[in-house]
Amino acid sequence: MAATIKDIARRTGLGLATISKYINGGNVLPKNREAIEEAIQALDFKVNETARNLKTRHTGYVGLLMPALTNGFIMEIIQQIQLELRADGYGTALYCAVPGDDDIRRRTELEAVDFLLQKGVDGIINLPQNEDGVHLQRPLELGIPVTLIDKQIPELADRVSSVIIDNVGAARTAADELLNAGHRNIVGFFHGETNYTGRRRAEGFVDALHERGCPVDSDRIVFLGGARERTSQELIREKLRQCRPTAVFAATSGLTSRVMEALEAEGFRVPDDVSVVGFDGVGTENGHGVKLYSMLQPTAQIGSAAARIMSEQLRVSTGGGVPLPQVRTLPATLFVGNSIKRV
Amino acid sequence: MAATIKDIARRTGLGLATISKYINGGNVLPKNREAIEEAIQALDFKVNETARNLKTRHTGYVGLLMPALTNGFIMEIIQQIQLELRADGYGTALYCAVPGDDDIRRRTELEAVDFLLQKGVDGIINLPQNEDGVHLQRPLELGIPVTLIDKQIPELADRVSSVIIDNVGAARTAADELLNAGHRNIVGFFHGETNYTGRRRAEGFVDALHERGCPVDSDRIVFLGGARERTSQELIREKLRQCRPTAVFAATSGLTSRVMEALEAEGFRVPDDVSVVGFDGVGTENGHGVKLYSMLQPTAQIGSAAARIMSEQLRVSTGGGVPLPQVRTLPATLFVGNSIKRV
DNA sequence: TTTTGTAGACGAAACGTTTCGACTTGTGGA
DNA sequence: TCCACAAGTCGAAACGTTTCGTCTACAAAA
Repeated sequence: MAATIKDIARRTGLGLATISKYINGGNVLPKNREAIEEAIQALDFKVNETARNLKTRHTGYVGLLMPALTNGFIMEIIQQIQLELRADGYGTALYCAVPGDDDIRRRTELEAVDFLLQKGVDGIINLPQNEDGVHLQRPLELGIPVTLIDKQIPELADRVSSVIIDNVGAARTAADELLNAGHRNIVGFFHGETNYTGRRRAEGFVDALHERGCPVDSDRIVFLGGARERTSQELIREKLRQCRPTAVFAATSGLTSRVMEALEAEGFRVPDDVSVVGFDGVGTENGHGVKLYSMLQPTAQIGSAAARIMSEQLRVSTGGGVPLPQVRTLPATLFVGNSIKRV
Repeated sequence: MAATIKDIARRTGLGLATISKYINGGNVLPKNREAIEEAIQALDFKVNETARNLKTRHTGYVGLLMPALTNGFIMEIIQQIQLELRADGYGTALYCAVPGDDDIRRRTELEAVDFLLQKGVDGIINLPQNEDGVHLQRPLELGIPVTLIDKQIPELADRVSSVIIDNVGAARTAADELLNAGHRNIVGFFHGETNYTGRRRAEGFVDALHERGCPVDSDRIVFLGGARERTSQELIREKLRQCRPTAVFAATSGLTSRVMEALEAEGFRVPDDVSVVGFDGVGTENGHGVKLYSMLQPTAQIGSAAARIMSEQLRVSTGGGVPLPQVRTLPATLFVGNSIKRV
């Protein structure tokens, strides 16, 4: 059906090896080059990637292993990654986990890796759920490069690259903003004590309080673990009733939504009763009314960096060079809304 | 390195053909079956998909060709599609176009198809930008099944399946809701006169007005073509000043955001000055204040239907059966907010 | 016992590349 | 004129499957 390298060879009278060499950018005599190009045109030849893959043991796909597509943050990163991978000729094999609690997400991530491995991806870009990196053992054994997004895995620090944001700094900025406005009764909501970003952001939050000599009350550092939405909603409201904060910081897009719901349910008005800083741009675009202060992650840059690191690792694993694991830390920026009131 | 079918053959003393047959679900003698299973376990054999693909001329990937990931609607559909394709053993090769005006989007869609074809996808699920379907000619010639989302392409009606929502009905529902509240001065904003969904939704909108004997003023049916965001924002504001509507319908998620911005900029309060029905859930989740009425598309069902139709078409193109192009129409539902005021 | 039928096993040839080692050609230096 | 060498070319053997046609072995029918 479709023309093969053999057809080109026949038509030009050249050998297979020569055609192959030309296709892969090798040197051929000018007159042969012309003949080959003519034949390729005439026969509408396209190299059969599958056959090539069989020989080269590559597939030209990078697996993109992500949690469920539940927020704009992930979406923008995916958009950028597939864009840049494509520019390097790679396809993007998307694997988004099912939504669910932490435990489910961790388990499905293991299946995910199996699936991608079976499909034969050349590399994996991953926003990990298993923070110990168990799911990455096999790919690494097989020599498949892995790039992490959003989190670092200490156990794997010498073998995988990471693209993260300055979580400590981001939380610190958020807290500072509230402290500067005179708030002292601030509650911070964080995602999971066992969660990398959760911990780091809490760390930054506490740092900021300390620096300002604001007493740190462990009651006001709230970790919403792998709890179900229903339950965590309850916990937030309880905490609000208990502390009656004048300001809150929500360290996650999901938490921002839930905190806003809880505030409304408890009758807090923003910013009159309580000032708010959220995350990832949730609530910054209300046509009317309150626009939340928010810590924005540079999604395009994150995706871009991840794709570039992956490309590099793939080039390395084909050719020479040293595959140093890199850690790329990018700053978050503060979106200035109108959800903070001076006191 | 990794075990191959040959290793299994050697270990069991059986022929290659027998192993292959077993792997593909054929019948083998019980004692052989056991031997093979033992060997597979022992050698940790995994079939090499690439080699298989070379023979079978399939890749096990479905191309998912989408516009830029700019809204939750697309995101949820993608999530569902990749989930269900995976359940059938297919990988999802994601291709999201770059954002841009209509013209750019159309052009990049052509490149997109080339890319996916070169990667050798077995089928393409597409939310089309080229409404005449030019970009799908080649895949169809090559016998690669195509399933459309969100739009139909009349020229290709006998060759591709579509999963759409009842756009006419959705717009009618929205309009009815406003009419029922007593509004007569209603402006509808639609996306592009050359745009399938835009036209259908306008149609439903007009129908509803007609049915209620509400005079239809072409000034109040506004199509925002391929215009840039900046410009369309200007047009919306101008239209608001000119018509001073008591109600507006925004027939798209993007338009909903822009209309809300424009309303705010022009000093309209919702719902006191103007009632609003939007689309795709934009503005339905504000923690505080207005929750927009919105027409919600059943994203999970759309994705699910598209994946299932694709699977079916792929099974057909391998085995027997009739590949009738199907059109699946799903209903949109009304989200009840508080953005409508009776007059 | 012979014949017929059938389920299962088998070897070999593909699928379309890449790559290795050997071969050819032409150039410049001795 | 001859030799050495580099640049290009070539055929053949892989890569790991699937599949076709043939063959074997055994059971049932005659």
